[in-house]
Amino acid sequence: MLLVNQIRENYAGMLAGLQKRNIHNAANLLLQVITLDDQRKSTQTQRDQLQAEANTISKQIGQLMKEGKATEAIAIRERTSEIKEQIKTLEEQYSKVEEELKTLLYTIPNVPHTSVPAGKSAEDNEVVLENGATPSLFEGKLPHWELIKKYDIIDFDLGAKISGAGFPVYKGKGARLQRALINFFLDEALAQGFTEVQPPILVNEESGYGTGQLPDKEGQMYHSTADNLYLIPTAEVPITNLYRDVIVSEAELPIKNVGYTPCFRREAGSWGAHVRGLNRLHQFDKVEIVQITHPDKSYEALESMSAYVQGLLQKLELPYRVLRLCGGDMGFTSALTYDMEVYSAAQERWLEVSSVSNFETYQTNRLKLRFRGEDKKTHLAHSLNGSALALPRIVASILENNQTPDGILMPKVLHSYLGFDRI
RNA sequence: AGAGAGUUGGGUGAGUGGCUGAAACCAACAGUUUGCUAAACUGUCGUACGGGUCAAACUGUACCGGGGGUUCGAAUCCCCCACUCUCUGCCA
Repeated sequence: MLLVNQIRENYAGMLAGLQKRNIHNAANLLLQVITLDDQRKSTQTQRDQLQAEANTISKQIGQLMKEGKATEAIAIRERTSEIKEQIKTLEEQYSKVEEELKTLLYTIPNVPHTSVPAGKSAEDNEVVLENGATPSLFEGKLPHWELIKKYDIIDFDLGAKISGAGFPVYKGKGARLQRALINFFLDEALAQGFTEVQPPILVNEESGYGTGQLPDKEGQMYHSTADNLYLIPTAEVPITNLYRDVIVSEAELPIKNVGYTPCFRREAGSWGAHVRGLNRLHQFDKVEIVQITHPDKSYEALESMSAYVQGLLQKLELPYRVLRLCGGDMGFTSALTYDMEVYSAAQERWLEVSSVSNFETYQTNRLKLRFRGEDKKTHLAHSLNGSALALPRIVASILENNQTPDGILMPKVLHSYLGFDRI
């Protein structure tokens, strides 16, 4: 969530940023934040003063009791009941205001970086770079949902039988391709200095709040109500929450973690013709990279993460482009997001395979993820993450782009991981 | 899952109603001493939110797993929850 002090100090800048997200009542929201925070402060001041008085009286009573002056002690004690009443009232007021403030802050998304273009939807995203020729395929090319049947490598019907729609079963070379990609992605990240972690894929409510999935997007997550645990929609949730309530030393930054996990998304109501096959699933595999950085270094880190992801796509020999998302298309918690899209030659469309974002302090403020600076004080760190990469659409585009009448050719970089060079 | 024991500052660990935001030791940091290292000595050494200040100094409140309660006053007593350990059971 946003920092109230930042809103106070840079009201105009934050307002302009939020307007890029098409939040029409942004001015009103920010003013409300400041008003509530003012109320919070003045209530706290009053409460603290009364509490201080009560504490003094209590000490006096203790002193008098010790001296055996019970009568005097009882006399002062009577005065405390009035103070206690007032404190109770102020206490209630304080929690109410604080709660209102928090709830309000939860509804305000992150302020976009100055480089983020204004815009309403995906149409307005800015294409930063295009790399690789889009292949033109032979007559009789097939979309991946046909290819997977032809070669019997991914089976949606079987998955539907044991789970439901959107839960494919990977078989034979299809399963081995998945495993090869996961290993490839992890090895590449390790070589870039990321530390591998294997987090739980069920997380508690607090973790959901920490990274911003809760309270607004609970409908997107599978929820085990008996235990109040959520299946993760992305490894970002457990990996970033590893550092919840942590104060690291400045020397430890940047923290770079990579993790492979399955991801689960309910994606309620978002099905249609354009999300056939592997394009959208309830369960899929993803390798995620997460960085915790010094605030001065986060945009540098974002660029390097973007370059890293592009390197993966180049090694996989996939044509891709990089988009800078516009205000209207950016995620709630992000300040700047690059989407990487791969061209899928049979579907003749771009598929999003990675999203790399800088959240600045939006997540770390909720997480209370701080570092101790050279000034010995604590400061909020910046958090970033990116998919590197999400498997299904990578698989889809490998299958589609590399199909030949004689089989599907695997990218060279995967041969040693796969143990075969074509399907 | 059942029974029992626990959860205190970066670590170990005192502390059963007021003098405890919390002993002591260790670690860390700064300094003194020292030819260097080591040792010794001195000092500093939690977080958050307020007030105060240009910034400090200074100052108020809260926090001893989390939440609630009793009390003039709670780390200390009571209740609920979470987690950890031991034993029993079950299990990859």
